[in-house]
Amino acid sequence: MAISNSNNRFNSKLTSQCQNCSLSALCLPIALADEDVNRLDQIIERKRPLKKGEMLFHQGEEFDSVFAVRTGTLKTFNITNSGEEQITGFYCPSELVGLSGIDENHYPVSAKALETTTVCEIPFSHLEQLSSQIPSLKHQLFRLMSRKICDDQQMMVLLGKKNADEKVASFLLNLSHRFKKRGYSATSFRLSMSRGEIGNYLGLAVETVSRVMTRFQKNGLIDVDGKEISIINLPEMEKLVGAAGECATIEHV
Amino acid sequence: MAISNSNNRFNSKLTSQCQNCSLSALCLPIALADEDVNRLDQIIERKRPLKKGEMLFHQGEEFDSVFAVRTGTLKTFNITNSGEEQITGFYCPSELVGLSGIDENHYPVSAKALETTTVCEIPFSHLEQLSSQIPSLKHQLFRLMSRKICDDQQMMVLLGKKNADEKVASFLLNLSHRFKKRGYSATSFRLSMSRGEIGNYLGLAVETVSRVMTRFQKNGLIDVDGKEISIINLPEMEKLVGAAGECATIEHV
DNA sequence: TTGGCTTGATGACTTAGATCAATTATTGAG
DNA sequence: CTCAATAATTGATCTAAGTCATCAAGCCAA
Repeated sequence: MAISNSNNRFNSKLTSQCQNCSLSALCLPIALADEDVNRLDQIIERKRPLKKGEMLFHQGEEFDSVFAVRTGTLKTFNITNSGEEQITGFYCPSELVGLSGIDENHYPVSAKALETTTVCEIPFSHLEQLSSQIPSLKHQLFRLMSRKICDDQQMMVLLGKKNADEKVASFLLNLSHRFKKRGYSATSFRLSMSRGEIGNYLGLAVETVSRVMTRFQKNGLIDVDGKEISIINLPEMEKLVGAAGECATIEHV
Repeated sequence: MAISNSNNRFNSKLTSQCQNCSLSALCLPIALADEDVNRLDQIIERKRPLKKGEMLFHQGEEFDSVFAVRTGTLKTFNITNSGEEQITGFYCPSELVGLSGIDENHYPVSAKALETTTVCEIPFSHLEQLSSQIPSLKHQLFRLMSRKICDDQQMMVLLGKKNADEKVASFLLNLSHRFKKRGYSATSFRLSMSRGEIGNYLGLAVETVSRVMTRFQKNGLIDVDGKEISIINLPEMEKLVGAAGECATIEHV
């Protein structure tokens, strides 16, 4: 747990990297002056990689940082009163985890690595201070939180109104969009989560996820090989999902 | 639509009221210096009341303000591709609507009054500027957005994992908490939304909402008289819901 | 390489909640 | 106040998806 490096960074080679990080355009999609990126960079701690199954933080723990995923994938989840896990989100590189902890100063969810995962730790109090000095950073933070609200509400629509086919199709297309945004193939990718985790997230039984995917494959919509997914008929998939798999129906950049 | 009053306020008697507003402790639950409250007050516009059914803003419209509900109730909703309405939230006095518009600079949802409703309009650009000068206001904003994320995720759990009884019970207790927080009875209140709207919000058919409420009444959990609800057996209701009807399982104040 | 363990696929059956249909309350416009 | 329109309740089916059970396929440890 303790990071041996005295300056509290995982590896000195990893310091001062926001400038070079291929994710910064997503993680910081704003024109920060070099000097400002540097200041942000100063407060960020790169942590040692988490192994599959390791926890980043636990539900109820005191909140002090948000985390940007650099590589790998995380899931966040609640343990419900009946003891079952409810997954509330999956986090891919460039995405920020932990924002829900700000309000109560405790994380309301746990975060666990689905595979070997590295994150940048951003102490929130520092980030908040810095945001006072860099208005564009503050605005970026508001935007990120607003987007999260937006995305979660789309998820609410999905859970409340969509049937199993639409849920699975939405899920796959949502991942596709996220891969594409990071410069990967939008049509061919590997699922880092199990069928069980997909079902849990989508409010479906494992068997249903499995059946839907099999049927999608039979109908030539996708090709499934274990965790490897290829989207064969993207237009048809999009038709299935209906309009907005993303936050707004209108695309603004 | 246009506000006749030249200073763009509904009524001069309504200006400079944050200090007096009974909601400010909820709307601004922070120790703002008098002077700071004044500055916030300056940027707020009190609008003329909305009549039942009137829109506050439309999905797709340009975002420029968030709104604090003063009296009445609002709902926010999406129109899905298939043309049906999906309600994403209900907003009671002291609650803030419109935060999801920050990201894309357009409201991703529409907001409509469920009854005669008054709101304070808070131009976001001003609020953001002001938040640079008043750190506690900035922090409060982060907290509000974080809480919204938290609440929405609880809603996702509700939609994904709960059965009809649990959904309806959660909904009623959630309202109960919100009324209580504003100093009203936690056990006796009037629903400003129709059964149809409740069902839409909870991912249930109207008939199911109706049946569940009837059954709750038969079992002595609640008393229903049209839109008037009394919670008779609060402990049993809470048991039904399970643990967290609120954001975190742990209550911090 | 084997054998235990987890994950995924598939079939048979059950069920919670949707849908359809009919009836009774409420509401509100004139 | 009256009557049409709308909302809510209630009952009778129907169905999408859950549950249970079994089997196949990876996958790692020894």
